[in-house]
Amino acid sequence: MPELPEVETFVRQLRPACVGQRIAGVTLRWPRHIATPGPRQFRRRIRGQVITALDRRGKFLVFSLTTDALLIHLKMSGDLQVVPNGKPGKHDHTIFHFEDNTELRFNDTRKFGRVYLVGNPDEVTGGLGPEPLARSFTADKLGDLLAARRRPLKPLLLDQTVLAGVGNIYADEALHRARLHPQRRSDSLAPVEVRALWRSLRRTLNLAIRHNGSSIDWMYRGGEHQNHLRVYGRAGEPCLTCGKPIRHITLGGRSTHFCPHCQRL
DNA sequence: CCACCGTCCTGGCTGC
DNA sequence: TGCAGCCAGGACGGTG
Repeated sequence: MPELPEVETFVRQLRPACVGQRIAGVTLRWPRHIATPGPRQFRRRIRGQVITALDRRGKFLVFSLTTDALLIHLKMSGDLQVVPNGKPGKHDHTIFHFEDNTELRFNDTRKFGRVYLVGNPDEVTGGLGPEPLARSFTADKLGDLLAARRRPLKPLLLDQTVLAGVGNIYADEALHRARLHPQRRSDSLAPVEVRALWRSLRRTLNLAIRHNGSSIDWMYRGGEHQNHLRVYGRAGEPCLTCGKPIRHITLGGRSTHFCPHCQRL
């Protein structure tokens, strides 16, 4: 579920409830949730640390602690909330207990999510590409990234080492806004097309953040950007630009939606 | 360098 | 109704 806009929404909503909290302990109900270090050491090392900041890098939530960094990746089905101490739900696999008797619950139906406790967040996020919404991410930078590879645009946008935070929904949305075919080779774009993609990426992500992300199916409640999607999940429905039906294909193993009329090869 | 596939998991939906 | 099969926002490792 969560891509950059959803993770950004989590960060903004959780920040007031988390920053300043001292972690009294953790409950690991499914220890494989912890990517590093081992569960025993994780428990011992995190106890007593205070959350001093909460930020986002790509699709990772990054909690700065007194001496370490706690990173959480929600993958497909992860959900986070701070609630008063209480009985955990079926899929609350990892729980951080705060000293004020509230707790941060990592609910994760499919158990794909992961938790990292490291000295330096770069140990986890070091390989990520640039943040698409950073001021330093210019159209020229995007042009360089695209020209350096010769891959179809869609899989390229999903590659977190190229660009951080874009997932399956927003890749489709940004490509449609830019009127670029998902299979278009990345090194074939004219400067004006690079600029269009750069603008559409930022517009798409910023708009989704403004809507608190997308809530699809039963996962991730709260966002309303699903009501503004232009192609994702709209196979067969009319393109909002030209009225022709949206097509659904599989590309690089991922479900892909586009308008064959607006986005030509 | 890149494409493709299986793998990690659960559960909702579809069609027989 | 029951149930097998398919599908899903992500990402990694192995193979060719």
